[in-house]
Amino acid sequence: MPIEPLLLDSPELAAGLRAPIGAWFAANARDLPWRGPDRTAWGVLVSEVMLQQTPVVRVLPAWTDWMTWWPTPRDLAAASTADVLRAWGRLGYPRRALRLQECGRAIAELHDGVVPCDEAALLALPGVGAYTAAAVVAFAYGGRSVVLDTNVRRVLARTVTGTALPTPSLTVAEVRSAAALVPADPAEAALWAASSMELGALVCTARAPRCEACPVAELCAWRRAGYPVDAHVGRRRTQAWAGTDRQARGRVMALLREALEPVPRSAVEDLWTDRVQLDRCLDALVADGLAEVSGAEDQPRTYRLPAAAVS
DNA sequence: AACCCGGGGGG
DNA sequence: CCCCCAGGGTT
Repeated sequence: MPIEPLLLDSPELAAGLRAPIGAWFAANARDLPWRGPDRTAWGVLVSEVMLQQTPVVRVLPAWTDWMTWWPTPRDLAAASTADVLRAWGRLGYPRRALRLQECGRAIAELHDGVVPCDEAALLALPGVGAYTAAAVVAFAYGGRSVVLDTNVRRVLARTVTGTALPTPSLTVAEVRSAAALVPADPAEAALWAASSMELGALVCTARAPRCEACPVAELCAWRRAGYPVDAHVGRRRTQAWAGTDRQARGRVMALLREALEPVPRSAVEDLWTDRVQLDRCLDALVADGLAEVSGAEDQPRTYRLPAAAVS
């Protein structure tokens, strides 16, 4: 039996991937709290925002606490922003926490406290982009959408395109190709979204893929081609960390989160030697709504987390 | 399209 | 020590 070349966007390829990956998912899916029969759309949305650039293992405890304190969008809308930022903890990118609270307010005011099931309405919410909107449609409501995160992109790059990794940025052609693989039936589409993403997270990993455990290893274009190396190797420059504004901001936020009283400027200055950079970061944090300054011109300034919501 | 935005864990 | 992680917003 000769090996047939894989045809992009072909129904045969779609079915060949979907059935085995769906079956694999049924047996191997992680038991995550935002899945499960008692899940809420709000819980799914919260998990998706937290999972933007933060690994599952770190999200788990934060999500559990968060849902205990603010089980509905209205609960979060009414919360103190300082409490929200403290609950966010060290998940990183704390502006996501602000957007999530704004999102809770928008849902309360515009959608009667109910997370929308319409993708366009979701996309209009603060902090919700193309991925998160599609994910809520699929995972919260079992609807049909094109869920294309870093995991799915990698799975498709390997199985369909035959490259080790997807391109650094999402392309229009890639979205179209992924959309063509999504089954018409909403329930099957939702299963495809969940299973292809889970395969990328557990088996078809970026660093050391476990092809021996992959349900579609025999179909995989990358494997068939002999695992060619990434075309973009060496071109992916990792973001600097030491000495950056992001590190400085992170230190300030960590200090403010742990403080029970407004922090005197002297304590903030102890965090960072470059005074110009520190002031730039403090101004930016205030402008972002992540910090507040108090104290008159002739008095020592203090810094703290925002007590109330921004606007 | 390019850049900015945290933080930590695993190879 | 490098790389990656269920991205989004701004310019």
